Amino acid sequence: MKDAKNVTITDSEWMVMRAIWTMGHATSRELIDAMNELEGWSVSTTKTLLRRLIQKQAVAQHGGSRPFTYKPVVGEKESMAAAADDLFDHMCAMRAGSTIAGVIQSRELSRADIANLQAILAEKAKTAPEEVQCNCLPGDQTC
Amino acid sequence: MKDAKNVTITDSEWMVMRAIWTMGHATSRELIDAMNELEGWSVSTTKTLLRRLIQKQAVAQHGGSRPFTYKPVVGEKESMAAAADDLFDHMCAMRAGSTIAGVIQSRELSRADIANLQAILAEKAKTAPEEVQCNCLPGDQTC
DNA sequence: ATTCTAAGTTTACGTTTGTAGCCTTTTAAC
DNA sequence: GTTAAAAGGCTACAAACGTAAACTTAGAAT
Repeated sequence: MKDAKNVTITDSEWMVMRAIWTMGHATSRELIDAMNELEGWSVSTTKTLLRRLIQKQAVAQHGGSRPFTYKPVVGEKESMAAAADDLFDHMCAMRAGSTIAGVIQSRELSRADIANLQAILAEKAKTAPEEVQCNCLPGDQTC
Repeated sequence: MKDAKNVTITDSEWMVMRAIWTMGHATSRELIDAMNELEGWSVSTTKTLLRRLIQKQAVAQHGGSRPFTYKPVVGEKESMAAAADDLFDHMCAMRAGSTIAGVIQSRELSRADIANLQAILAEKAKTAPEEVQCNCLPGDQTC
C-alpha cells in the first residue's frame, strides 16, 4: 500500500474513497450509482473525482478492457490516520487531550474499541508528562 | 462565544487563530510579526487572513482608533471540537475507534489528560455496543 | 500645518475544489 | 459491418484558498 501520508484526499474525494474501500473494488458504474444515491452527485462528478483520485494515485485502474475495475491504492486505516494527524498537527498540542475527549464522547465505540483504548492509555500513563506545552507561538506560553 | 460549528476555518487561517487564541488579543502588528516568524508570511498575507477571519466572524476588531485590537470571537476549544467532529463525520464510523487509538498513540498527553480520558472511557464502557456498524454505503456491510 | 509612516483597505492571481457538460472510444447487439 | 449505449476522457467554470502587491488614510513627529 502506498503511504497515505503523501496523498491529500479532499472532502468530496473522501466520499468516493469510502465507497471504494467498502466495496473493495468497483466499476465506475457501481461507484457512480453509489455516489448518486449517497450524495446525489451527477455521473460526471463521480467520474471527475475518480479521475483525480487516480491522478494522485489513491486509486488504481485494473483490468485490460472496459469496464475497468477500480481499487484503492492507499489503505483506509492509513488514510484516516494521516487525516487525523494532519488535523492535530494544526492544533495546539496542549489542547489535544480535551479534543480527543470530545471526540470519544461524541462517537460510538464498541466494547473492543474501548478496551483497546484503555490498554493504550494504561501503557501511555507510565511515561506521561505532568504537562504538555502549548506550541502555538515561539517561546513558552499557555493558550 | 459564537458557535464554532458554523465557521469553517481554513488551514492558513487556523495558524492565525492559534496566535490570537494564545495571545488573547493582539494588534495587527503583533500578529503580522508572529506569523512572519512562525510561517514566514509577508505582511499582506497575515492582513488578508485577518480580514477573512473578521469577515467570517471568527475574530472581531476592538477599540475606536488605530491600531485596533483583535480578539477571537470563536473559542479555541469549540473550534477544535468542530474541526475534529467534521473530520470524523467524513470517516467510516466503524473505524473511529482505531483512528482515535492512533491519535492517542502519536500525541503527547499529560497525566491529567490521560486520567480524564480513562474516566470518560470507563463511563462509556457501561453502555457500549458490541459492534459499530459501517456507515459508508446504504445498507449494512463491513468495510 | 505638513509630512512621514504604520495600519487598514482594495485588488490580484495562480491553484485547488466542487460540480458538471460534452466529446470520443469501445463493446455489445443486431 | 453498422449502430447504439456505456465507459472513459477532455473541457469548463465558479467559489474558495494561499499568497501577496498596491493604494489610502489616520495618527505621530516636526
